[in-house]
Amino acid sequence: MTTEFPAPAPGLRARKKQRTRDELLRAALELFTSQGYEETTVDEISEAVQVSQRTFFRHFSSKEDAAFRVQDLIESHFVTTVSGRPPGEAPLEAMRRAVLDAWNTVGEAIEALVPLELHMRTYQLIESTPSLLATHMRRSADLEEVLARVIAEREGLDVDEDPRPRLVVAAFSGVMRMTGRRWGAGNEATVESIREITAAYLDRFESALAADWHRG
Amino acid sequence: MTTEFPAPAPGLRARKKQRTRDELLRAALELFTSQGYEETTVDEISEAVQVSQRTFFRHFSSKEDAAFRVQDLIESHFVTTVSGRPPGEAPLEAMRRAVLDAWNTVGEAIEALVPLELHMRTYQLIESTPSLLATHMRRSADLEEVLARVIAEREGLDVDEDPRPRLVVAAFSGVMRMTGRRWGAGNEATVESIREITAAYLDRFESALAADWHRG
DNA sequence: TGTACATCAGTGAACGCGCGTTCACTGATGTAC
DNA sequence: TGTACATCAGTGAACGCGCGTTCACTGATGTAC
Repeated sequence: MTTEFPAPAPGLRARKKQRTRDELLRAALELFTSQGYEETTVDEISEAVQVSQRTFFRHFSSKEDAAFRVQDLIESHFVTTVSGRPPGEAPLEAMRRAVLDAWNTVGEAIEALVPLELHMRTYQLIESTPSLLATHMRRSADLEEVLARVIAEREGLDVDEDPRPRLVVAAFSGVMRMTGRRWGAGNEATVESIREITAAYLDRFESALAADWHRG
Repeated sequence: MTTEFPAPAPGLRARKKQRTRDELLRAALELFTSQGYEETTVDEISEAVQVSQRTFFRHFSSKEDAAFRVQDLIESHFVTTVSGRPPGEAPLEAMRRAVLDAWNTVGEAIEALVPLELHMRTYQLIESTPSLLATHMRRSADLEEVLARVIAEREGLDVDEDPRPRLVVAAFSGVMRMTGRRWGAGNEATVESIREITAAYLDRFESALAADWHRG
């Protein structure tokens, strides 16, 4: 964050630019979710906003970039939340609380970009479109590396010396991806339902790793 | 497996077909690993085997299909190995032993398709090529679903009723993907080294989930 | 063993497609004086 | 307040590219009798 206070008021030109970007993003997500990602061409998106295809690529480096713009926001929100957990918490506990917390607070930030409901439908689309799911998972691998470093720092460890930060993050992320997938397989496209599934899965996580499932 | 004994001896035509397929696969992997996946066109692969592009697509549904052909084999080998673990073992333990076991025995099966060393280089390529890594991870999500069902069956559970099979598989797979990534980041492209990393990470897995890292 | 027919791997050339890039440009907005 | 110049979002048209598909075909291999 190198932002200054007070933030420089954006001029008319900058606001126009932002408006075009917002309109493109929204049109893209509307088209993706209503007719499918592969079925939507960049030309269609541009046309919906009355702008040239060239302009689309000025704002988004690729068609996928548009599909993941909101995810970018959510992921950095989550990382920030984890960083902010009190240092006394164990790594797993800190991540658990951070993810539940993040789902409570991220809605507002999303709304600044697109309607929350549109994003939730987009997330479902990502989970059900092979090429988007693939990219989503690769991105989550990148996120894991960031998280591992955050956890290592909290614990005062070197991420390349001690495997535990990466390990706990890998296991946690595995469970998070699973909740995303299970949520996407259902048809309750709401923040509440994904938060619910997340909480339920995290509650049973430790017991799932126990040696004996048929006792206790 | 619906194969019959004795397996029907393939005729000359079938053997020729198989040979073309083998040559295409090998040429593809050689080209991918030596000059990069994106940098290799299907035309180049076909040309290397003196065959028309049309013939390539008769054997492989896509360029990616060729890149993952050996992975298909390895994954089904692993699933089989998990299925074969004694029912007394706890889920996590069964998967842990299966994966280490699988790395010991899968080499021979791979050699039937391509030289082992070529496959290991291909695996490193997958880990370091964004589009291939993305597909690799999506595939591993599919594998997780299969594994969860295997584990559920071992324990006599319904995978849609009890979240634990999917949870333990998600955590385990998360760790496996992490080992693959760490292995790919190094430069020891051997089965021994990946088996070593896998063993080391699995050994520290439970301690990484512990509440307090700074005691014991 | 020979003949007639069926199968099917491989041919070769052409094509559709949409992503992302390139180019020289226009005109509104911003800034310096 | 006005003039001159700089910036930069957006234009529009054209293109390169390689994947994967389509077509009607050839000729070797397999099979029936």
